[in-house]
Amino acid sequence: MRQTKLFTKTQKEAPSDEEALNAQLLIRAGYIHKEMAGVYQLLPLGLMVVQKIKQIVREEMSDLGTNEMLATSLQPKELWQRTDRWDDEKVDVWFKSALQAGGEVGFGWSHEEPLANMMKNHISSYKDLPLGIYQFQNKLRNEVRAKSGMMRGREFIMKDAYSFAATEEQHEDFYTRSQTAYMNVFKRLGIGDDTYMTYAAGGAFTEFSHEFQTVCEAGEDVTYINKEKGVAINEEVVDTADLEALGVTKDELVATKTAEVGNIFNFGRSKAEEVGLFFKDENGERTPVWMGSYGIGITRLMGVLVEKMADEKGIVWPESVAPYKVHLVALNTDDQEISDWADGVYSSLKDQGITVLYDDRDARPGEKFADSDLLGLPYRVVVSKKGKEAGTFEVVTRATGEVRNLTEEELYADFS
RNA sequence: CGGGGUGUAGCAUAAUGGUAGUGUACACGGUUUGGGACCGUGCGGCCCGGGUUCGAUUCCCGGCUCCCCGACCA
Repeated sequence: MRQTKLFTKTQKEAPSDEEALNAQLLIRAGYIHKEMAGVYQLLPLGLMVVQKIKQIVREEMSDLGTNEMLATSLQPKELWQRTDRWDDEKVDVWFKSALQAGGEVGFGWSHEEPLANMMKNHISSYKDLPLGIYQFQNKLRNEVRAKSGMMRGREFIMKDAYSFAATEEQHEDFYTRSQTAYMNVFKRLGIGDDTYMTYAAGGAFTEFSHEFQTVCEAGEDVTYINKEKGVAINEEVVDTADLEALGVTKDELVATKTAEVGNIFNFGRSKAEEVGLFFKDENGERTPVWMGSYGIGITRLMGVLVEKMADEKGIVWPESVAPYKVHLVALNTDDQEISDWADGVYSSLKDQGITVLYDDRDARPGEKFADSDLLGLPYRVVVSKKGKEAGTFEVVTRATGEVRNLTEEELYADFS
């Protein structure tokens, strides 16, 4: 991608109505646009980051043997009334709207009811189980207070998955494997070491659940962590009985600010019973399905990655989610020879399957470097008159600041 | 939802009861060219509704917006 073809522009100053670092940097660098409190549009670069995160999640979910689908945002009132969760007293984040034709619809803040209901058309025998489905959805939640940029919004992208099983063994097998899949996702995003599966209090329909909490100053939660033993507990359930079961004492745990990047819930069979999702077992017995639900906050992860990895110069993306691997920065472009050379390097890198953002703008070096740091792509390759004379490129690793001067051959070898 | 703040140009800011200045961005010209360089010219603005007043961006009332703290977070 040539930067002259990129419509977004960087800003030197952060907007005064954003205090959160993630929003400040993402807006300054042109990854997102704030539409209203807690609602951000994804600009081209921001969308690419989200697609990268989604792809990692998709691969891990696929390994679990689940199918991707896409549910609707509009949801029928009647379905939620059946499980007694339409009432604003019961669920306080509903967005609702009247239908002109009469009646009301809700905007999806979660999808377990509709998808469990849908599955009545597809699950009728134990032979149909176990199975899992997942999707990437814009969740709409009428939060009383949106805050912290991408961390808590009213509209955000979430991966949600639902498992359906015939037996407790099948159910637990999926639940356990999903824990591994989740940790794989966080490892690939570069936050594996800082992400803990915590024991948390259950939601309205669960006996127990787990949260995935990433150490992050900008997070909203406090998690009690023992790094050595790898134990982490949500604040709300720290009591002596729990601690004993986990083999830790209270003073071995350190209260740490964290952000919840994922969660998994065990519904047992209660959800299916409520919704009316039954199957026939081997004996022809009508039996409720075991269900679980599994979420990962995609756009929140984008915010967490910025919060954790950015430095004073700007964003630092892990290579796994960076919109491009290489930022090719051409200096002295008024010199036709340099400009042609840079064009050639751009083509060659692309030919080798390396994703590259090419700063072909007619701008001064200082501005280009500042923008490059702000954008946070993993490697910066500088093409300049100076380099031309020496026959090398300056290659800077964004995360470490390491500078290397490589010849064209070394450059291609390095990235291949 | 309780509390505290905020609102002036695309962005960041200043002053003011007599219609607003600066930086940046943008346009044009010139000097520059390895860390947001400089000079000149130009375009562009007072959240909304009421009230007080000869006159309101400014003062008063109401609303809305956005931010922060708390509560909430399936």
